Amino acid sequence: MGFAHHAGPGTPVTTADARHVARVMSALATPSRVRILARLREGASTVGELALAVEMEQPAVSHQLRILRDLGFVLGNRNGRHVIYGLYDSHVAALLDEALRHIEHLRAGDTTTPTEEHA
Amino acid sequence: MGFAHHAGPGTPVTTADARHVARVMSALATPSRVRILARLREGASTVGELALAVEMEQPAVSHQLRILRDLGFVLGNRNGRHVIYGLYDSHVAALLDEALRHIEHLRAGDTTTPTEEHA
DNA sequence: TGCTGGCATGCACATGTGTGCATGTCAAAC
DNA sequence: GTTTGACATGCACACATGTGCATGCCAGCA
Repeated sequence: MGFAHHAGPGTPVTTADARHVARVMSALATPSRVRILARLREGASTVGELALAVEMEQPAVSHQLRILRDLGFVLGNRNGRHVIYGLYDSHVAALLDEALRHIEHLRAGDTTTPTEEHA
Repeated sequence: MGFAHHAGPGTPVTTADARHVARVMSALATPSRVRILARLREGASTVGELALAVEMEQPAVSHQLRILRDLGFVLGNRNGRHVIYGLYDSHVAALLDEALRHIEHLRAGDTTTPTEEHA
C-alpha cells in the first residue's frame, strides 16, 4: 500500500554495523554537539570561541569535542596556546547538511508534529 | 592548515534547529532502532517479525516503533490482526544509506579507532 | 623559574532513556 | 458473547550520558 522499499545497496546491515552506526550517529543526537559542529562548519575555531558561540562552559565543550574527536567528526591541533578545532573533512559537513535537509523535508510533509512546539 | 570549511548552504543553524536535528538524529543513535530501520529497509513487516529479526522482546520493539513513528521514520497500518510497519518514505532509506556510507568512509580513513574493537 | 592563559581531565550528580514485566486494548475466530 | 492472537501501554529499574565544578597539564611570557 505504498511503503518505501528501496532494497538499498544490498547491505544486510549486521549487528556490528548497527552498533557502529548508532555510535557514530549519536554524535548528532544532542543539541550541544550539533551546535558545535554547525559552528565548525562555518570555519575552524578555538575552544574558547566555541564555548562563547554555543553558550556552554569551556569544560563542557572540551568534553563534547573529545567525543566528536573519538568519532572522527572533528580534529584539533595546537597553535600557540590555543587548540584550533575544525571538521575532519567535507564528508562531515555533508552529513550535517543531510540531517538539516532531512528535518526540512519532514517540516514539509510534517507527519506527526514533533511533540513539542510550544515556542 | 587544511580544515574542511564548506561554508554550507548558508544555513546558520539556529538553536531550535540544533534541538530538532538532535531529536531526529537520535532515532539512529541506538543499535535497536538502527536494526529495526535496516530490517524495514528490506521491506515492510509486522511487529512480531521485527521482534524476531532484531532479537528483541515484542514490547521493546513496540516502544521503539512508537519513537520512530513520532519522529516520522516509520509508518504502520493495520492489516487484520497485524500492524504492518514500513519506512515512511525513500528519504529515510537515503538517510540510513548516508549513515552507512559515512561509517564506511570512516573505516577507510580510520581516524581514531572507535575506542572498542576487541571482539 | 615562577606565573598566567588555554584546554583537558576527574569526579559527582541529575537527567534522560532503553528494556523487561505485567497489563490493557482491539480485531478475528469460535 | 467469549476466547485467543497481535500489538500497545504503564510502570519500574538499571544504565548511559551531559554538564558543573574543581583540578591538572602544558605552552608562552616576564
